[in-house]
Amino acid sequence: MSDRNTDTPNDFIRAIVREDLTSNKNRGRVHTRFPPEPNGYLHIGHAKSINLNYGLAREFGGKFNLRFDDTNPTKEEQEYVDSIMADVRWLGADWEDRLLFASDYFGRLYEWATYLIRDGKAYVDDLSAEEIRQYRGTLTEPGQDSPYRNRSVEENLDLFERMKKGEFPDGSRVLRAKIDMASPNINLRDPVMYRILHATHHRTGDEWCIYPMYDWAHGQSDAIEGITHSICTLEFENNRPLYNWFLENVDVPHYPRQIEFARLQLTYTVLSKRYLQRLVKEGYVNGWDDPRMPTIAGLRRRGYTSEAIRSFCEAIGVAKANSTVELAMLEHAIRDDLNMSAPRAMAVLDPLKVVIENYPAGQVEEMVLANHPQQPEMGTRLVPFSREIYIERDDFMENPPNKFFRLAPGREVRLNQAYYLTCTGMVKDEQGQVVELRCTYDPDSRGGTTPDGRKVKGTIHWLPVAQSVEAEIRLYDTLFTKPNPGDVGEGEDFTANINPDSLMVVRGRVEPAIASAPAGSRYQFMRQGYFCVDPDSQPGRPVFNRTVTLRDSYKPAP
RNA sequence: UGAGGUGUCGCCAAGUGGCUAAGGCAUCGGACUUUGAAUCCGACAUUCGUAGGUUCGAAUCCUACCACCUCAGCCA
Repeated sequence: MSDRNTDTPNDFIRAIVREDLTSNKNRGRVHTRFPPEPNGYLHIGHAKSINLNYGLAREFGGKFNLRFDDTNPTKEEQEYVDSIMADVRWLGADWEDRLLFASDYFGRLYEWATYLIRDGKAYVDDLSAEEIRQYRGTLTEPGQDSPYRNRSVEENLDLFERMKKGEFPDGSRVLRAKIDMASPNINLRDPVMYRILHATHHRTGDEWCIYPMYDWAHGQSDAIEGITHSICTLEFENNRPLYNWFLENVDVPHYPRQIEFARLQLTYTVLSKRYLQRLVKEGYVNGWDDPRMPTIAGLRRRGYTSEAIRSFCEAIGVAKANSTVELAMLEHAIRDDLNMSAPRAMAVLDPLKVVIENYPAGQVEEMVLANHPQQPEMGTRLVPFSREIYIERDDFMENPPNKFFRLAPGREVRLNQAYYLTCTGMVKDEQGQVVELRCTYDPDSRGGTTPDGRKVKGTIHWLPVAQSVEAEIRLYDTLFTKPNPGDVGEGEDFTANINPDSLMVVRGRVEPAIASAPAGSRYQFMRQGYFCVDPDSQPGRPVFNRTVTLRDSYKPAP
């Protein structure tokens, strides 16, 4: 494991927390939360936030809440809360007994809203959505007061209660905070606190027909839960004054502090819920857990470990500058983890048959192969060796360039942990394609060394023809062809950059020893990459997902 | 162009006035190698958006400018 994992993360948020601790700001408490809206699956960007929030709680002896920000019943579903819980848990964040929902606070929020009305700080507005927009002004011009802004407290109270009772149709009225229509910060121009929505909520059912807006619900929920550091992304910076206004104008039990950090952006991928939603709904991928998706579910199915995701999150850091992390960083994290933990195996993706002419027909030797070259404690396994074997088509060239270390006519290579092999001839089909190789082996090279100590430059992988097992192997490439999928021409959107070759399905062969491995098992297929058994596997017909290729420093001669 | 933010190596990112501007990823050399993997060694910002200023001394302080991001949902 790399040493960065043992380093204590250091960033501006941890600096703030440390200061608060030394000044005893929250009586030494640290309490964070992860507040997803259950309207989609979690992705790698959420993992950054979860890792930050949970990491903070763990490092400073604090607590971490999982709170669903479920204030918009028209977009939220139980399926999403289930998947989010599973993903947060898989990532290793523990909310203990604090599984919470903003909808649990609807009653309290309602009471606080009536308090604001009584205090002359909120009013019911009859303007339409369109009118409200017009009255709001623009970025450079102040807004105008709504004609309903100065209703009496009694009328406001009555109207608000009737809104709650469901007497008015959707969109007919809203409750607004009375702040300042001329504020240079548009969020403060009498923001909407409640809208009427005759919709069934996934938890509260039809109990409510008014629902609080994010700005109103979020800070108050933080206050109720005793959150000390309410961490969100940069786009909420402009909302912070409003977050604070709501806390200052009702009698809250606690004052949380909102801190914003830059959300994750990754090359060759999109990380907006709306785009991910489209990829799923429009069939560009096969569901939220498609291994090409940057969702937690997709990464998991692809073969990523939560440990790798965690170490990636630590490697990228936390800051306020917008930035785009190279995909190579994520790939490094999973290679780094799997290099240590994944047992090695051999698989041939594109088989080329080899007949070893001096090997006795009918003879089978059980070769003993190490499961990990650097970790003998990972044990060994048996792979049968016989007269007919498969090698990778790529590992043979009829006319190789001089730096090609693999098999070619007259050249000798080592079959991984088996024998030295020399190519003596080729069999071609009518099209001139090589369909079979004729070779000889050196009986004195068993295990991969010879008494004369001669060197071979190349070692290739192999599989016995009879005992190897056919497998479906899914080779993934990036879902987009450009580092920035949003880099499109006029009238195009990100789908124009979808990579038509992001999934290549291949019928290859694997060792008998791994043919029935359970879904989720991870291996390094030697010289090729890390692979993971997919849940689509059937007994005797395994399906493997390529998690990531191995690094490859081989460069064909110019 | 109102307000709020951000600008340190190809990509992340430390650095909060004083040794030669951390570290990771990537890249490029070389060693080792029964994975062209891993591992190991080495190279990789006289310069911190730009221009001025303060100071014995500035990426760090001041001034001006430039670039980029966010905000005009009854989304979050």
